[in-house]
Amino acid sequence: MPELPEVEVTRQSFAAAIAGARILGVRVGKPLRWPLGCKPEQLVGQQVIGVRRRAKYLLIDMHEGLMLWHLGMSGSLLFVSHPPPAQTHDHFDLVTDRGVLRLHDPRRFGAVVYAPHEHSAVAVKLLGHLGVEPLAIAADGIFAHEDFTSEMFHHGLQQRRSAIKQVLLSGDLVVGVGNIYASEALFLAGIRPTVAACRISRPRAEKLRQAIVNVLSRAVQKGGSTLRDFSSADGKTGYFQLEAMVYDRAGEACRVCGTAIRQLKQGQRSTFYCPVCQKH
DNA sequence: AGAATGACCTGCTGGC
DNA sequence: TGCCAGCAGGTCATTC
Repeated sequence: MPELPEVEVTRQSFAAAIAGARILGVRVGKPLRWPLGCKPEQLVGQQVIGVRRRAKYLLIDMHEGLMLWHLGMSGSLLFVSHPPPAQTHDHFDLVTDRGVLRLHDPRRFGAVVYAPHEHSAVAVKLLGHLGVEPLAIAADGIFAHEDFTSEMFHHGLQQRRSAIKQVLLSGDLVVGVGNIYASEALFLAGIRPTVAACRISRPRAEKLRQAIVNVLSRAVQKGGSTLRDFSSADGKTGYFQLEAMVYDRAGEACRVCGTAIRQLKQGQRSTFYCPVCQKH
């Protein structure tokens, strides 16, 4: 489910409410992608300091250590004071004195992992290779992150021979761009998803950088995309899917030129593009 | 190192 | 109506 916008919207929906909460216990359901990495007792009594986001991970800082929460493909969170009884796919509850943070994840590609600190082995394994953040999210608006520069992006693309769509998805240049927003950003930039990354000129790389910032920030503002079942931790669904230019629109008319949107497979993932608006 | 592939897991859809 | 192949928002490990 979640790409950067959905994870960020989820973070914003419960971060303030859980900050300062005391952890009372955990309830573990079926196994998730990785084991928790500590005994539940180690979390009990700890205080939550706050919730950050790095790429598609939510980092829940505690007085001692942190937890990395990932929503995988089908995960969503719920933070409420009185949760209903756990259902089939509710696989992790963090019980606090301010409410229960519950991970609902049918496919169980998600995870909740404890790390003693941000530079511990497990945190480095999961976060260490990640590229730059595309967005800087402030009280007065959403901007391009200062690390996501035209220079670094173009230079990074020059090193890669894979198709640009694959490079965006890999997350080792810029993070947070998943399968929906990769297709959308490439449409906005007028670039074919199949073009080798190293063949993209400096001006077109800059156009793509701006398209990524544009599409991700608009999606955050729209509450993310709800394709099947996404909702944030306070239960709200997203609306960005209504603005999708190409994603999941195979055969439909391009909203700009009317040509039928095409679909292809790259690395076993679907890609959508307009053959007229997007050039090699 | 970078690139390509398989693996993890469940639920839903579309075609026969 | 029923069954089954194929598909779904992610990313790590393995292999070359």
